Amino acid sequence: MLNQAYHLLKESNLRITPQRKAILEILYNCRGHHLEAENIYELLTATASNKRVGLATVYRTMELFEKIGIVSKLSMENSSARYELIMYDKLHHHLICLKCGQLVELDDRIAEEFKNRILEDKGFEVANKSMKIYGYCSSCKR
Amino acid sequence: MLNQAYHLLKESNLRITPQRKAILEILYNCRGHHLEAENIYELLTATASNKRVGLATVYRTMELFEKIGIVSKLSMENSSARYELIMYDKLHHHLICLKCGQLVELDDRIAEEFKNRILEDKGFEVANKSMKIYGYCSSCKR
DNA sequence: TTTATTGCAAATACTTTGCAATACT
DNA sequence: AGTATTGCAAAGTATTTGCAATAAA
Repeated sequence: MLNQAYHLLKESNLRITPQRKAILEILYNCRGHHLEAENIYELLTATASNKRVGLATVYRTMELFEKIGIVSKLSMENSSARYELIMYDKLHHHLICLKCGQLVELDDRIAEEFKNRILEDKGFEVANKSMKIYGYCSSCKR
Repeated sequence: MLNQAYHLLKESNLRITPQRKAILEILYNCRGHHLEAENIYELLTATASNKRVGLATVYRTMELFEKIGIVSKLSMENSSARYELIMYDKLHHHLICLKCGQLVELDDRIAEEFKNRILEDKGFEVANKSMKIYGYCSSCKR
């Protein structure tokens, strides 16, 4: 899993630094969660084994990881963006609860169907993992 | 159309100020477009007939208008939010082109169908006018 | 008159950038 | 050795807020 990431870095002449390793590890350990840059930063400094890593480095690294396709970024309406390691078996879209902020993953089959309908109708090609659908989750809706 | 807005303001004990009138007029004249606060601000100062209106007032007014339901806010990934007057015959969702930034309106019937599928599947209730779907418009996709 | 609203400037929140120092390869 | 990367602090962008002045009701 992480080996693939190292491979992708090398392929692009990007260096494997302790910071990048540490961030990758955090992303992997938190897979399934959606972390803010700040969260990653805190986890980095909490880990005694690591020397100080700057928040700017976290942002730079996330941008880089997004670019080489190992992380997906989820921009939120009213708070910081969240990041997650892309698991290649699962390129999901998200349902976001306006009340509690919970992220629910949208069923891939439903998404696929919808994307095709849009493509037919408007010739618009929906990007992968990009849909963010706001509303109320089953516990928060009245 | 705008009378209804005035009515809603009065109903909530909110005052009808020249600034609010001017902003409403701009929104109405630009209906169909999606304006940034900055755009509205520029249009306000361009109109010779109006005295200076602060950008903060534009933001405050948009927040207010959104709250009383006459404006819908569209938060963008990498730029300022855009606002538009809600036309009650048309509560649409949006397709946003990642390349050129163009906003395309999503067909209501397709949206409705999709919302129902999500509700069935996850019990998640999609909010009105809230879907922002990123991808590539017919001219930008390769 | 009373209190909502305004403009301005300062503050905030999140993210990006310049730069000299550091460390991969 | 050569250059990508880092940390830090400063800058940037979009938006919000405090406050005294103004104006709608």
